Amino acid sequence: MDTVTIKDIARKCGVGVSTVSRAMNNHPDINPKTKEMILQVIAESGFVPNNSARNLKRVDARAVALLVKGMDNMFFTDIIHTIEKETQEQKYSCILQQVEEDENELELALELVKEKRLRGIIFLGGNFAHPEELQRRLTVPFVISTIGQLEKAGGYIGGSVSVDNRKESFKIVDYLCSLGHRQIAVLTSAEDDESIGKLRLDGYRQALENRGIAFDPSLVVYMEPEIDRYSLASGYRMTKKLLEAGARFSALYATADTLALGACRALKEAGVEVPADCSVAGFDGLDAGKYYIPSLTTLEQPAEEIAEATVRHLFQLIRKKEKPRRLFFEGKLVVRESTQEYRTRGDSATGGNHGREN
Amino acid sequence: MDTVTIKDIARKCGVGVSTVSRAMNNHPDINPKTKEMILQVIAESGFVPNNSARNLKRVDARAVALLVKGMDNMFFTDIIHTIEKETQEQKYSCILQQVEEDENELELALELVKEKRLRGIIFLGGNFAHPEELQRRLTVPFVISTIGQLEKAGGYIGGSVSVDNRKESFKIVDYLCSLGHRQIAVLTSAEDDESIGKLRLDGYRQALENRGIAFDPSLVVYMEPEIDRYSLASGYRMTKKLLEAGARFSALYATADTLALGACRALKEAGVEVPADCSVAGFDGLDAGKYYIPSLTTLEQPAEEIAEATVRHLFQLIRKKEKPRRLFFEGKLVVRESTQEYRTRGDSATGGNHGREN
DNA sequence: TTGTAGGCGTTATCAA
DNA sequence: TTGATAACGCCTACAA
Repeated sequence: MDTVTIKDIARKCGVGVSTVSRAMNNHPDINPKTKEMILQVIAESGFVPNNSARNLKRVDARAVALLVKGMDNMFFTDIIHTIEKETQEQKYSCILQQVEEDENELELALELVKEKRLRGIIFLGGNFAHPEELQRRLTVPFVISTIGQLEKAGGYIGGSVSVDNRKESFKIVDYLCSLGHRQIAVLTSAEDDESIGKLRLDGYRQALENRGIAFDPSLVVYMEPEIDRYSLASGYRMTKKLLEAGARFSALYATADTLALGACRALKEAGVEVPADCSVAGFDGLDAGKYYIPSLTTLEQPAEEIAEATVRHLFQLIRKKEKPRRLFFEGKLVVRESTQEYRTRGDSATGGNHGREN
Repeated sequence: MDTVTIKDIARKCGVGVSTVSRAMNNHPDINPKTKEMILQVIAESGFVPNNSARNLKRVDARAVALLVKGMDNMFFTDIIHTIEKETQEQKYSCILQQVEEDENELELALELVKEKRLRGIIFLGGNFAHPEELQRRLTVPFVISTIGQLEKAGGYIGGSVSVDNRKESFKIVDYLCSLGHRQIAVLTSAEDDESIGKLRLDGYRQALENRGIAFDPSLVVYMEPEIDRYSLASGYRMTKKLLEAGARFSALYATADTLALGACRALKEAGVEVPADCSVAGFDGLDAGKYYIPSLTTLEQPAEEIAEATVRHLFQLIRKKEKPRRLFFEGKLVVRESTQEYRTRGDSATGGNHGREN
């Protein structure tokens, strides 16, 4: 009585199990009347077919999975929605799976492909640092979204779609420089990050160098592993740390909008006005930055385009229409209220001071 | 060559399948040497056991599922993390499942229970308006987190953990009244919402009534179905609408912090200073509100407590230590920068406008 | 300690 | 149009 199966239904209907199966799966060769009758009984008895059993038999699932590491990253929400939508449009179902921070997304993908007979995978978040040999075990095509090129590992066997993080990072830091800022603090990911965080920091360094500004390690705040994430709280904490260390800077570049928003609060509490005393710029182009006060200057990633291209590319791969490629999209510098031209100290309208005397 | 199974491994190792199974599942009765050898071969060949087949046999999974409707709701992120953590602590695994807005969470739960042999379910988000009869089909215990009591439907068969939304809503609106505000606009969920949105709006009405203030329908903005969500963008849009309709109010109550944050931006763009010209209060106690400028006065839900209690209650039910109950937690009025005493127009102390125009 | 065989709940193949 | 029956890949008695 606990687990009602297809057999129970068959018995109750006085038909064979295959007929019940046909009724459930909209098979053509079944008498409409029998079908109706069976469906009726199913509805009444509350029978729910067992998906494990189904998957076991099924060969073709017309499904792909979207594996997301760091689902709470606000930057992903739009991307996830778009990917789901685009996948539906291809008449495929999209299985969304959260990947824990310490979980191996590749292993999970391997399991999932077998379990659900998937035809493709999209990876979002994390840095996907897996040896090529292991990547090859994935028997279905995959695309990595918004992660950006990897340095250390051999790269991906699958496709990838993202902005050129180094270049875009260069762009926004160069913009800050163009405003006259020369002491630009930066909030970045953990020091051992080899992926996005590193690329964006590289872009920062290159931009400084390009302008003939020396790199000052004391202006760099790295996330602390196990403590910080791309969150407002971390941006706040990291900026506090910077301030407490007595760093002096006229602009702050946060490698993510979330960090930038947290930074603004920390600055305000230290009596530093944004942008009068300190310009703040982020990266990503989150909605939140648009509505924040002051609204945030940022490097906007074309999230929707990236998501669409990700799905498009994946289906090209599934249909064997092309080989895995690396697609790059242009980001867009969006200047809003949080940045302004550099002014020397007494020059500032409100005359606030930041960075205490050492 | 495509799908390698346990049989292939057995053959390759020259042993029976049960021996391979034993090796994989840490069974005691197996020769350590054989085990090691088998594991070696498995690693080399990249064999991944099929979970569908496993689940099919499995009886006891020591797993529960967390079904979340509206995963991008920022209020849920902490709750999700806590629930996952607490579940692990019970030595259970927690399967996180996204539920689409138009998807039926109960049906999904029914499927999942069969598919994965779950022992319990936690529902987060949505309004869970399912007839009692269908709820009874769920053969495992379930708890509804943060949703609050339902009016229309018979209620839940499972447990529930939340704040008393009506009461807490009353609390914060009463606070606004206590500051002298009498024209309090409100941003709330869709007009036909029968769950949280309605309860919070009820609280608003009761608070006004209690203070002898007439309810003014022109000060209420409902979300538009299919367009609005609990997002900054919606808060912005709804407030714009209010402003364009020429509504007059000295305070604005948003039934969610996200809406409140978007509202602040809309007010600013209309030249209305917060809190000088208009006080703004939210609901939830999001981190974002804390870091926002001005920081947001809100009714903070004890998210962590609620999450912990949810898990605790679920396991009480699983272990049959108690019957499903409705647990309520007290919210906390957190007064921050976005609210201040009512002043008539020319009265404002700060009067001037700092920051730039628009 | 190991191997064989049966079954988990479906779907697909084949006769009928 | 239907109904047996053989897989699907794994686990687990039970026998060896």
